Amino acid sequence: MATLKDVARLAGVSVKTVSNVVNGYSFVKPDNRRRVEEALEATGYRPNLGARNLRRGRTGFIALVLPELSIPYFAELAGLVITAAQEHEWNVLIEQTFGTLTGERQALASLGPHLVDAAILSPEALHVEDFQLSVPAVMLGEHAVDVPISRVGIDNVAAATTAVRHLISLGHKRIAAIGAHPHRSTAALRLEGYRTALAEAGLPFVSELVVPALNYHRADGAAAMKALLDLRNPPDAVFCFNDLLAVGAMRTAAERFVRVPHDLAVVGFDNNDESAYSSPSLTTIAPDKAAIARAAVDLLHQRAGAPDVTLADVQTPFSLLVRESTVTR
Amino acid sequence: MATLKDVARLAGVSVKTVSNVVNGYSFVKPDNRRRVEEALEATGYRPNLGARNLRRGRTGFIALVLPELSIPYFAELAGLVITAAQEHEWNVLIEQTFGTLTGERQALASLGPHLVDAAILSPEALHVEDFQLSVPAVMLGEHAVDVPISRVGIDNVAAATTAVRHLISLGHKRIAAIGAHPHRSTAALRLEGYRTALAEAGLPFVSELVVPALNYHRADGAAAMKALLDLRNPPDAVFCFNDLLAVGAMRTAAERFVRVPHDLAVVGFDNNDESAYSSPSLTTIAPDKAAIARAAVDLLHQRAGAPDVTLADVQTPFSLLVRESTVTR
DNA sequence: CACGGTCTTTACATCGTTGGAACGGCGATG
DNA sequence: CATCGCCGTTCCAACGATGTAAAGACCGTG
Repeated sequence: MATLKDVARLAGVSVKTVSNVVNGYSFVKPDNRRRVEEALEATGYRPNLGARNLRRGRTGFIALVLPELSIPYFAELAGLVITAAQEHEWNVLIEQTFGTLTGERQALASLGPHLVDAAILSPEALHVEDFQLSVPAVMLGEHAVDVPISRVGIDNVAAATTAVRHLISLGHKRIAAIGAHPHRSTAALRLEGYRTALAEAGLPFVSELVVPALNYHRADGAAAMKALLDLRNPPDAVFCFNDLLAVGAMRTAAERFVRVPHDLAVVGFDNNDESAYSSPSLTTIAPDKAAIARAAVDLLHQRAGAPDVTLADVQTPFSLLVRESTVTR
Repeated sequence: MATLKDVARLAGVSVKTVSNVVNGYSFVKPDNRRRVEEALEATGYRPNLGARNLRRGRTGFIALVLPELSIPYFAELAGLVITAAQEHEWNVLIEQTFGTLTGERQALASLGPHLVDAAILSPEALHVEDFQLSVPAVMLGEHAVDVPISRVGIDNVAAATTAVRHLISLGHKRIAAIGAHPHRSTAALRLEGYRTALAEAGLPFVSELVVPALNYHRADGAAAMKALLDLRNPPDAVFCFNDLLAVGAMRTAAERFVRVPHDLAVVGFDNNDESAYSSPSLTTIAPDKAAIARAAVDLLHQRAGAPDVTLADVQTPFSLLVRESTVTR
């Protein structure tokens, strides 16, 4: 692998002159510039990023900390973050926490200025005391109010309200919610939106209709739906806090010969790619994932240059996609 | 951020002695070792990986080149590769090619010893002439025979044969295939397996039953299925070259009120997480993805140490998961 | 022609780390 | 007691790049 030294020798100039050409420094004699460029071409020189960053005090990487790549929402988001980061010449390092506290602590511990310039976090179990980050960071989704970190995401309360209003507008009266969770702030906010919509319509809040989910995987949605269908008085609609829960719920419905949407309307949250292809296809809240990724990366780019203590809270748009799980075709 | 120098000053020893302690060098006086360890603790020292790797001539990264993270198979695989790489203290850099030749060329061009120690490739459109890699590499899936790169993956012919034999054993006679592709070698091999199974059973190879797919997304499967159902004599079973195609095909079947598996049996390939939760759930070929990830990383680890020109071809196990899309519950 | 100012190039130090040489101390050996 | 070898430590150089300062080239001016 060619280094600046090799190029310099070939071009007959000093190492620094080559460096100047590579970095677009203006004052290089045309003759030398030409020779250097030829030598660069001939050797196929590529800068050693490690060395460059060592000198510059940067690493060229940002971390993306998320629960698991096998969860479609995070996989899709990760792809978009990678694309957005490329525009700032950043490479993305993905750390999986598997949704555990230990996993998140490990991931955060491995982060530092020597490894990444900044971090994007999608924590699920983190507690306030864990936020001793040494690099600029943004959180996706929500977090407890008192954590001093910027945030990018949609308005979860409004989105959940929108989803439940949709069910109400279709005439449903007994609307369940799947995905309550003791420690997840997104869960709390979506639950709040659910309550808001019910209250608006004068519908009672029935606690047996709110089912917790420890993980947000398909299996959890399936289990929760079983519990709901076993009620003496089962719901006629269900709002799931993410699409995977909804897919699990619809699977259970199918197994029990409960027809969706005829006997049971289902709304999800996230708009995973697969949700458009299930049978029935899934009505869901669609956050603008590309906007989230871009906003997060741009915010970090701005902060990494000039550290700014102001906390940002970027609201990205969302929409409700009405599909077959709530409305018959 | 503390450096070796800071620790050394605090402990009252030379930088190199601290380095020796950090790297587990044996001959350090117990007294000094204790003082250094205390200083390490006090400063919260973490090695600067850039500097270390610069010195060691390694980067600490491997690249994972794949079409797109939003494709579940690759997302799941990426998660497993990250986990496997951690065992060798490697970080994973994910490059998306979006399945295009330009994308793949760009990804390969950005790879080099200065950035990564090795690379795992999942190419779709690459041609032989593009393989001018400067680091050890492994390919996942298949590749044209004459590319001099090691490979890890399942026996595609055998897996496809297994899938189609299953359909035949259920009594199906008119079995279609979705996913033929002019340039993808996996497609060619799966098609070969399809033909093998048909031939074994004395069934004719009917070319109108083999539908190409340019991408392997759900939409392509849906479109292909439409074409098949529009035939004068539609198939009674279909073997899809991946699960996404199968999901698309089942979606089309549902839209046309074709009952799966009663009117049409469907088999997929890859065993995506979602395939267990569709209605009906999808019978599919399940490659051992964890084994693929581990084998690929281990192979690279071995090669990165002592470059070895021998080409490896690691066969990983697979199994057929029979679910509702072929057998009524 | 000496001088000042602008361009152009170079030598050197530096980022944080590790490998290797060098060196001093110590006990064992002859 | 001189020598040897091992232990433990430090010093120095090096990885490949870039910032700084200073030196050299070149121009026009007085």
